[in-house]
Parts: sequence; structure tokens; C-alpha cells
Amino acid sequence: MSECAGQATVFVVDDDEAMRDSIQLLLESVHLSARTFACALDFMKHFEQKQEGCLLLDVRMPGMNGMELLELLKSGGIDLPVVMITGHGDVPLAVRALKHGAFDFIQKPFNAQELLDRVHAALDLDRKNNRRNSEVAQYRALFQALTDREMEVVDLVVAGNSSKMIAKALGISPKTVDIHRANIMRKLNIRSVAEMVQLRLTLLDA
Amino acid sequence: MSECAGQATVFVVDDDEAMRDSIQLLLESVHLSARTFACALDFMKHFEQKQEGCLLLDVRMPGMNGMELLELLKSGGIDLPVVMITGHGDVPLAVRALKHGAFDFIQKPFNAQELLDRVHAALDLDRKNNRRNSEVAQYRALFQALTDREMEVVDLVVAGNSSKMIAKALGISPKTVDIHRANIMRKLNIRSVAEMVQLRLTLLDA
DNA sequence: AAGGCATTAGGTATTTCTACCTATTGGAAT
DNA sequence: ATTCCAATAGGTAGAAATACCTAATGCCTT
Repeated sequence: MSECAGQATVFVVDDDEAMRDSIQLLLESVHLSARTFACALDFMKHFEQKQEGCLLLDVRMPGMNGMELLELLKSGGIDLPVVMITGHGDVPLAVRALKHGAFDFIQKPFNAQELLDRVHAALDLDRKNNRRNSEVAQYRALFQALTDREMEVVDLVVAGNSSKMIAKALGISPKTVDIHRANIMRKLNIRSVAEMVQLRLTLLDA
Repeated sequence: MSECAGQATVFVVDDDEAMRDSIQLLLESVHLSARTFACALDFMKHFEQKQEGCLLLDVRMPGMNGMELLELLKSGGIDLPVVMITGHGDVPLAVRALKHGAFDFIQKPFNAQELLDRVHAALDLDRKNNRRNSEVAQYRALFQALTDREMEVVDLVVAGNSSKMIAKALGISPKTVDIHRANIMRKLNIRSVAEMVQLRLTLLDA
């Protein structure tokens, strides 16, 4: 056991109190921190984007069901890995969940070790996502220091234009383009066009 | 019906002859070209990577089963969209198939329209993949015209190095680096470092 | 009103890149 | 053997980019 999960939290949403408690006990028995919720709305009220971990989500619930919450989270850009749990073997439901971005889909009754394996896999994925996302967030912060005009210049440079071509495209002097370029390089803390292109592309397809 | 599927083929692998025939009739009734196979090996013998379409694959078969074929195809880099078909609702099987890259997973007995909808969606995905892949293949062909030394220079340029730095890294004269760069630009048919970076990155994460 | 910043632009100097030229060495193919 | 090409490197020239400087205009905030 190399890492004891840090601040990662396993969120559990299930209307069945006995199930919530037993899952919580199971998770805490392997030193995972768990927070349980009786319904989708409770979870949404307490969850914040920056929290790390994964979500164990029962499909069948009164009020908003698990599938609806899953689709709401994914359409809201929250990429917390979701392990769906269902009491009856419904293949179309499983297919729909996975195609909507669920990380996994398991049936009750489940083996304890099986659940833990999938939780650990989900937590691994979340850690990987977070590493990637924080990297992207840093780049995004750099670009936010640029003015609109500077962003125009960035995109024209990335598209392969010379300062002279950019000047023509923007209707300004090549000299001014060079000034913008110098400010861009300083603000992004880079020293080559290659780095500018890579930074920009990283943000575009993130 | 805007497009009549061109040369796209729906491959059907199922050990049940009656099922093969009925699926083939259904597909041909909407002007889709179909080829059927009684077992996984037959399909593998006749399939070539360049063929476009999708694969309807029965899970339960004597000899190599559908799941094994799916995993074989995906590990072999063949990204033909695969619609798995199974006679009994087995959720873990569906989850496994989708996590291994199956495009969809449906149960028998299925509604005819439902099957056609999924086939059309699979064909759409394949067309999209093919457009993307042929684009990438063109870029790859360009890079294959480069020598090993030129590829080293490409990677050092993309990493943001100047000719002088590259020369130091390779232990050669900056002049020679410039010669390599000129040859690279000519062979790749580009006119800026920005284009070189984009071309290289497109191949790296493809 | 004063300061800060974005945008504009010029000057000058240096470095870097690109485009031509020639030329040698060594290996591979004809 | 001769031809072809990769890799090496030099010269010269021009284009492009970078690094400094100053400076005007306009907008926003204090």
C-alpha cells in the first residue's frame, strides 16, 4: 500500500441506507475516505468540481435516478469517474451508461473485492485526469494574461504566418506585430515559436 | 437516403445460419452490402485492414468466441466499429466488451430498426475514422521520406531548439543543421516551423 | 488629473533562419 | 567502376526574428 489516497474521496449515492453503510464500512476498512448521500440532489448540493475521488452511483433511486445524474454530470463537464451500480441485470442500461461516459457498471450483489478493485481503478483514472487537468489549467492561466490582440497574433503565428503576413492580415505595421510577439513570448515564458505552437495546441484539443 | 454506403460492407459473424441470413436480408433491404461468416477464423481469413464498414459480431460461438475476436482485433490495431450481439443479457459481458472498445452491444431478440440504427451509427463512425486515418497516413508518408538524421533534427526543432543548439546536441556544424532543415522543409512541403510542429504532433498523438 | 496599460510605430543592432552556390566522404545500388 | 544519395561543411546574401531604446494615442481606474 504505497499511497493512502491522500484527500481523495469516494462519493456514494444510494437511496438504500443499509447499502450506503455497508459500502462505507467496506471502503473505510481499506482506508478510503467515503461520503454518502441518499439522493442525487444531496450529492449535487455538496459536490464541488475541485474534489478528487470517484462516484459510486446507484441507478434505481426515487427522484432523479442514477442515469440522469450521470448524464447531468457529464454534460456539465465534470469528469469524476462514475461506477454505476444496479440491482438487476439490464444490458441496455449498462450500454447506455458506458456510452455516456460511466467508468464502470456493476451489479448487486457484488463481491467486496470486486467493488474495491473497480474503486481503485476509478481513483487511478481520476488521479491521471487531475494531473492532466492541472497541467492544462496552468497553460490556460498563461494565455489569459494575453490581450485579445495578442491572442490574434498567437493564432496567426501558430498557423504558420510570418510577422509580415500577420501585419498585412491585421492591417498594422510589421513592427507592431514584433512588439506583440515579444510581449507574448515574455508573458508565456517561452523562447521559441515551437513552444508557442505546442502550448496553443495543448489548449485547443483539451 | 443521401448516401448509399459506397463500398462500405457490413461484416456479420455468427455461427447460426438462419440468423446470418436474416440479418443479411435485413441489411440488403436498406441497400447495405453485407458479407457473412460462420466463425471468427473465416472472418479473419477474409478481412483486410483497408476494408470499410462495420462488424456485427455474435458473442457465443464455437471455437473462438466473439469477445476473443473483439480483443484480437483491437489489440491488432483494427478499429473497425464492432457491434456485439448476444442472446442472453449478461451485464459483465457487455461491460467488458464496451471497455475493450466495442462500439455497441445489443441483445437478441432485437428489433430490426434498432439494429439498423446501430449499424448506421457504426458506419458513420467508421467513415469518420477513415477520414481521420487517411489524413494521418498522408502525413506519415511525408515523414517516411525523411532520413534518420533529419528526423532527429525535426524532433529537436519541435522541442524548441535553435540551429545552434541542435548542432551542439548532435555534435555537428550549425551549417549542416541548416542544410538538414532546408531538406526537411522541402520534403514535408512546408514553409514554417509552426507547420512542422503541428505535423509532428499530429503523428505523435495519432 | 495622474498613472497604468493596450495598441500603435519608428530606430538600431544582433541573432537566427533561409536560399542559393560549391565540395568531400562513405555507403549502397547498378 | 560509376552513379546516386546521405551526411558533412564552408561562403555569401537576404529575409526574418529578437532585443534593446523611445514615443504617441486612447481608455480605464484611482
